[in-house]
Amino acid sequence: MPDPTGPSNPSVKRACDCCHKRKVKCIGDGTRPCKNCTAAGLTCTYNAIPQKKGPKGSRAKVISELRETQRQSQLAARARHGLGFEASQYANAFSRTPELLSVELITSCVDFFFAKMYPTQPIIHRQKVGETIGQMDNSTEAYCLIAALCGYMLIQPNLTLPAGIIPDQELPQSKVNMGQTLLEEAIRVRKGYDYIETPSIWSIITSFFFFGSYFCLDKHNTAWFHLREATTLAQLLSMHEESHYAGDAVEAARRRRLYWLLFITER
DNA sequence: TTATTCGGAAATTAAAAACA
DNA sequence: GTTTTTAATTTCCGAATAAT
Repeated sequence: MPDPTGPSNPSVKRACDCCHKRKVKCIGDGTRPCKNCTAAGLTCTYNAIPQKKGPKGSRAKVISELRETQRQSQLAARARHGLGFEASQYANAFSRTPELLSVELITSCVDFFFAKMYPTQPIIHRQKVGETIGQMDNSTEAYCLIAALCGYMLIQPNLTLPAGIIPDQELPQSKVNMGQTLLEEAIRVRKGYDYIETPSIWSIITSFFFFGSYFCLDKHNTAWFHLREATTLAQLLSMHEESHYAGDAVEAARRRRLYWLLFITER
């Protein structure tokens, strides 16, 4: 429809519902019915509730996310081109922070897990956890599983630790902060290992611990993301097929419990 | 030919960040 | 406090298409 008012005319402060839908200039300057509706024989209404304009949330967050994404992809590209110095920096992005996990901290957290969490989450055997701890030094997956387990336990409100295990232990928030640090460490270090292409039972349990942790921290979107991740990894390991459970009967029973726990939690 | 649709540019608006 | 920057929404231009 040609616009008799011309292109230089300022925009009307509010277009009626029909003109908005039709994407045409609402002629009549707020009068009801507007000229377009009159010409088309339409009921001219202003029922639509306008949305709030302008940015939502923190802009800095969006920008920093974009910067981080670009930084990561640049580092990855340089690493692929074999630039020695940059490549080593890229590797450092996933390197461990050894001072975070002391033997005492691991022991306390594992004890707490088997005392308080195991009854509702019987997904790992105590002996297997011991073996996993033993393999932490030469297995990224083992390290991430233990870091995730400790992080998960540290954010539990009723966990008590022997004195001097973590910095500023007497402060009320220190355990939760330390827990979050460990979760971030596990997620960061795990990125340096291709657990998606070559998943193991450790990968699934680690993702499940991330789910539990972020759920406790009220980060529900992140939590559901990790639960879905755990379920997908279980699918990749064919845990939905009976053939997966051949062999060691005790281990098979534990794996079944893990699979069903994932299945039920996702409902 | 005239009428209608709709992709997307431009204008508008509001919130966050920067500045004084 | 004010100004600037940024991001979200709204208006509606105008090319493409449909109807007559």
